[in-house]
Amino acid sequence: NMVWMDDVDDDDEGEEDDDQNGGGGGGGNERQREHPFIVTEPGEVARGKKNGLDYLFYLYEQCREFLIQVQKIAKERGEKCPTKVTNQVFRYAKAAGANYINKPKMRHYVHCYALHCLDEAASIALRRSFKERRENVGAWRQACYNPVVVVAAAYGWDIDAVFNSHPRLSIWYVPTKLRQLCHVERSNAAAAAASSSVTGGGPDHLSF
Amino acid sequence: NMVWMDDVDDDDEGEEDDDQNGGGGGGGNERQREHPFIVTEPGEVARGKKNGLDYLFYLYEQCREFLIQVQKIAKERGEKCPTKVTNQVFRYAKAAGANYINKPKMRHYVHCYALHCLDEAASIALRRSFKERRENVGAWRQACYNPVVVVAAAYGWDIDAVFNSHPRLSIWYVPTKLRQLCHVERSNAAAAAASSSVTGGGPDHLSF
DNA sequence: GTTTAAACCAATGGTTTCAA
DNA sequence: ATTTAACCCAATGGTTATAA
Repeated sequence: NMVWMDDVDDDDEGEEDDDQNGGGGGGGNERQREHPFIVTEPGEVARGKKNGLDYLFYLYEQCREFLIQVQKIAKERGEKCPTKVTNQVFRYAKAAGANYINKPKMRHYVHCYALHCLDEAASIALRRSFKERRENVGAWRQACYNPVVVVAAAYGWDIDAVFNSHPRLSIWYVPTKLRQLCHVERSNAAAAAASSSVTGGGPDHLSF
Repeated sequence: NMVWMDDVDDDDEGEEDDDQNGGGGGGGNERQREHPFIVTEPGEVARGKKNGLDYLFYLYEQCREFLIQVQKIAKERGEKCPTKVTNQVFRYAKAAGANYINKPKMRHYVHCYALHCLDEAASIALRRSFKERRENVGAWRQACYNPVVVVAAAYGWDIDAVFNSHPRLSIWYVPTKLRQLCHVERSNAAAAAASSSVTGGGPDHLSF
């Protein structure tokens, strides 16, 4: 179904003179860490020793494929079948040679991937805006929280329902911070509604 | 919705002269363990220091109500919301005074409750039969496995699908042994099918 | 012996620390 | 600023060993 890049390295071809991200175990056998992410627009190739956000989101798709593999094996063996990306899936990914996938990284950016899934237009706009302003990845990551909360508002701030509504997102645990933000926002909205019903109309009245 | 027995003790009124299961902290403060289960038919009152199977199944309903409470509280607080009867639910039950509920016991009889949910007629027939033969609870419990596997056969031996198909059952983890039995049975069926296709007709032919 | 339930265990989700 | 192995932690699902 999906096209798979063959082995350890799936970086785009770069233009820098020194060794690229790619190459696997070829010459130097020296690559130790992934290149840092930079804020890129969709389709944009990250130059230099950097990775773009398309690559980040692709890692989530890869994890999904690994989960599907793990599920298939579990069903064959009649064992318990995970519904989420668990430690077991991360271990499987490592064993399959995907050393560039690890739990802390994937958990770190889950809410960014969520925005990408839930509101692609908003996600793209945010990427363009932060790229233009030359913001770093950390700033972009922080900025991804609120748009997801806005999406959640339409679900009564039930962030679990939001995640479950999307098949590619439902396999990821809801990050604690995102859950807390939704809770706070719901409380605020409830307080605002109560206050307006005191100062003005009740729930059945227009207050202007 | 459901009628709740008021406090710690929900035993039926007994006829024995010595102290009954019930009474809570009344006089002796001496009750340490639940009375053992005996095989009873539906509606039958267990005499003596025994509990009947209606009571066993009622404990599962109680756990479900405790789960619903825990879920309600979690949603209010914006915390993670369990979908199954977890350690947290057992702890909540204890804290709510239901000392007679504990994890090992509930896990021990899950497949018996499953049969009760999935095929009440078969469950009742089995209870009557084992009561008649004066079998002990352990023997009845063992005998509950196979009828559940038979139900699972109709779901391609996918026991998770079986549990999930029933709202009261879906909140319980599938016991490992039951999962293994279904796996073995599926393998046997597959082997039989393969063998019959060698000796006789293929899947599209009648082999008799 | 049978049955109950406390106690235990490895592995989990989640996070922090720290080196590169 | 960013990555990620390593670590820690409480709490989990699951089971065993014990007690009654």
